[in-house]
Amino acid sequence: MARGKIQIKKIENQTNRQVTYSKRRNGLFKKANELTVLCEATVSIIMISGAGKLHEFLTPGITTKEIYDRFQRTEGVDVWAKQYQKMQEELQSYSDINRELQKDIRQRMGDLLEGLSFHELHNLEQEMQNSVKVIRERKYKKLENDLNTTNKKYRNAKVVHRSLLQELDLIPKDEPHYGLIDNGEYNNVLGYNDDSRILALRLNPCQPNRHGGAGSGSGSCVTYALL
Amino acid sequence: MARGKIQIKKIENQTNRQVTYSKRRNGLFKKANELTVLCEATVSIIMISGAGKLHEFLTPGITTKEIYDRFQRTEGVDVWAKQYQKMQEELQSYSDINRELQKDIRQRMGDLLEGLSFHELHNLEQEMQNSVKVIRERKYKKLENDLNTTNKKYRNAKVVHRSLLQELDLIPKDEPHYGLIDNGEYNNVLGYNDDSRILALRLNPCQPNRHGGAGSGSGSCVTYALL
DNA sequence: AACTATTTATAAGA
DNA sequence: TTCTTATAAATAGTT
Repeated sequence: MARGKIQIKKIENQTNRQVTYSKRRNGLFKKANELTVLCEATVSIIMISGAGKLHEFLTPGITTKEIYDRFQRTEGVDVWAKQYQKMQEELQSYSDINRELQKDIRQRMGDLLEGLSFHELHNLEQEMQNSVKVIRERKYKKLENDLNTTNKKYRNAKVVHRSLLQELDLIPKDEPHYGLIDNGEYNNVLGYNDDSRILALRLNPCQPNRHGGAGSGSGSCVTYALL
Repeated sequence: MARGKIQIKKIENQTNRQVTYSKRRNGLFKKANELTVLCEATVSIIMISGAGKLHEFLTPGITTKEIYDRFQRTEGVDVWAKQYQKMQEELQSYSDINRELQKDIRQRMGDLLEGLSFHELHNLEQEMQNSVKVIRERKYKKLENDLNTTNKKYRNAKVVHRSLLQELDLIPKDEPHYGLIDNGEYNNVLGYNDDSRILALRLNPCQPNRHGGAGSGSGSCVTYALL
């Protein structure tokens, strides 16, 4: 409209766009105000810039709520119905996704296998076989880490305890006597009261399903030896 | 603004006012639309004429409710019904469940194991181990069923074929000669072109990655018969 | 609704 | 952001 005609399409230059937005917003609001005065109309303008900033024009002597209430009354339930419908659809799609995810999980738990072909069952088994391997490795790694941590704590406590006793002159300097601490500590770390489950693992590493599980076999032997 | 400047004050002539309202309303909406396009802004205009007629402009791709919601949030006005809030919360909860399910699946795939304790890892491994067993059993069951079905079809075809040939007097009544049909049918049922994968299963049930070089037609027949 | 003289808005540059 | 100004666009009054 000045110094050259422009195409009505998005202004790519960020700064320019900002400036134009600001100028034209003022222009729009001025026009709206004139209309209000000249024709005794009621006008509400709400604008949100690309940057998310909000601007509003409102005919004096009225509230935004009033004009929207009026709008609602005139247009009927339709506007809100549209909105609710949109949300309902969104909700439905989430629900569908959830159902699929649940199904996937149940299949991974050995349930709902009726619909699967031999091929699909085979792939699922293979995939889970591999995952079990990863999980087992992680498990042993975790056990090792936990033990290292505990050993450090244990050695630390031992030193403290020892020097404490020595300070009190209750024992000779080189007598060992901390058996009770051991059991308590280890059970804590493992989170087990029942050692048999752990032992079962070690004694039957090749149970129903035998795997090459890299490092897991030897790892378990070494680990339990440390216990 | 044309043919003479006008004062910005109420136009007393009723007809004139009406005309001006109509013209300027169009101008305003046009400007609003340009602003929408040029600056990617979101604009909502609601106008009510002196005669009580309602007109609306809205940036495409948004609902009046959405822009008004946004306005409300920014301005801190609270007008909306409980239901809307309820739906939002519902949506959120679905979204949360969704995320948890995804996480569960990824852990079952050996991913995202970082946060799990030794105990949790151990349980997960055991659970999956059991599931794999179920899946494997189902797989073999499925294979067996598929084979039974095929065998029936095969025997049926054999009978049909045989009586057809007999009707045409092309062969003696008791000579066997249907070798070619076998391979074709079996491969179809299994959905495999590569026999080695099936053989590997039988020969190495605990080492999925080892493949034998077998692949001859006769070899596959023996394998399938045993399964 | 169309026309058009004029006012107003504004794009580009400072 | 604000100002300037040449030019595009809007529109008041008319037909």
